[in-house]
Amino acid sequence: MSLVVYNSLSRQKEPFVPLQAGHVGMYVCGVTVYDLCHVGHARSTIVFDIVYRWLQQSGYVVNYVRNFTDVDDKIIRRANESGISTSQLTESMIQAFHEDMDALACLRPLHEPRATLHMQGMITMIGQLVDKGMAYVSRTGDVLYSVRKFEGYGQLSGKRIEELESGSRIEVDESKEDPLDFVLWKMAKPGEPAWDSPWGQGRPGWHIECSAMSCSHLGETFDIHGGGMDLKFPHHENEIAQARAANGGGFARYWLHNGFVNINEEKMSKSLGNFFTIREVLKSCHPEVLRMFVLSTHYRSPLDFSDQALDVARVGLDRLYEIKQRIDAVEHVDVELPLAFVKAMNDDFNTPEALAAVYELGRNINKAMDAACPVDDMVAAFRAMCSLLGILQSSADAWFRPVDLDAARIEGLIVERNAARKSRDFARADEVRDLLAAEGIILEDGANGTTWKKE
RNA sequence: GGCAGGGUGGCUCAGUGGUACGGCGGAGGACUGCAAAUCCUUUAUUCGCGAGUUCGAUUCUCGCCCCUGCCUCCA
Repeated sequence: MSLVVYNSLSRQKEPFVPLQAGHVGMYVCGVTVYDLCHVGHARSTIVFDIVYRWLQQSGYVVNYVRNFTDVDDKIIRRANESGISTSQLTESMIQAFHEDMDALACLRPLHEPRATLHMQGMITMIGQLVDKGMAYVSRTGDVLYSVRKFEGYGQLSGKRIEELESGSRIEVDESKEDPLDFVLWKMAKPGEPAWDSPWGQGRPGWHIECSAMSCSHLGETFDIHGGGMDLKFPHHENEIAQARAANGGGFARYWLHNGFVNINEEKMSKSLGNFFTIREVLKSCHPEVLRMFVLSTHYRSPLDFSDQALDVARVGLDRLYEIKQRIDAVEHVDVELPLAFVKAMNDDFNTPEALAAVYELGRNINKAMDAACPVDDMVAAFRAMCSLLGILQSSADAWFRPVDLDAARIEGLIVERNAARKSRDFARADEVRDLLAAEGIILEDGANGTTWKKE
């Protein structure tokens, strides 16, 4: 049984066979660091975190690279508005990114290259494109890519050059030889961040950084390139055009794109203003809830964000944490992942299906424990699956019993109630339980005494 | 208009050429002093609509309707 992935390039699922046996090179487009990340960014990061984890689980040594775009018009504008330098802005946003994604249990990539630290690579690639006649210097001094000269342009996004042109409603930049051409190197205006280049002081265009940085870390041809659906065109299309033209051949072999997060069936985006930042959401919900929410839908499908959807994710986790609470004392043994789970993950990272396997095993654990049967193997598998998905990583205690509650008082009341129960004073016992229930505290009378949790 | 991806029970979310996974919710039951948690049973003659291929289609083909996204910066 082996991994099958949906390759946007071929628009179908393909067996995943890395270039070099046992090794995977994976590049994922990160974020432009001019603002805080929203739930859409969280989805993308979580999705590729799962890909990363699963590849490693499958025995691959993964060179995972994710960039930060830290030079860009929006960054310059935002920094100016805030009266800080662009590097101050990008530094603080990179830090915020790490805080948010760490909270969501996303593993850090092996490399997180920044555009501003890879100028030479980009300049070299642009030089190659100019030398090969694939790029030219415009009247305004910008270096532009000649899209028409690249055979196969549009393969990834399924667009034809003729259609692009006729459908183009944006104002045409007069300095371009062709409206389709895009900027490789942009001349700096006074006061803008700038780097020296053979074409004068300026900064790179958006697309070139990913071509240059991916190739520099992973080689000219590598296995996986990922990102949000919206990057397919033009960004990824342009990356392909640049890299293949410069390298004279290959580039990423498998293209993976995650679907959007929607609100009211509309894409969450900055421009629509209908976004929630991750930290905003995490104020009122546990990070694992957000992660669970993301994993509950296949990564290529649209994902509707709402309080209700988060609630569903939370309730699901409650169920799993109930199990975790029961199995805390069970010893750790080594065990293979259940077949159903492996099959699901191998089928283009089908996390909803994988979660179904988790629930099913959970039910079997409950059943076995109810019957006082051995559960070591099941528990080990359960733990392994959850850990791989990056859920159930808190203790059940922390999950159900927030530290801001006065545990001593609650437990005192429980003692009092149990005394009442023992003397069959159920009126008093229920009174205590109702008192706590009013505070959102649920009591559970189990075989081993009474436990409580916040609901 | 072009391209891409969708329309599955009250909600959500998988999936398959042989009448549909899981979660939430609902109903009934076991357990409990009563609950909670847990377990069991049950909850879609049916997978947008129509036609075709087939012994058989929700799954394949064609047409239609509807939704979303991309075509401009965007995870």
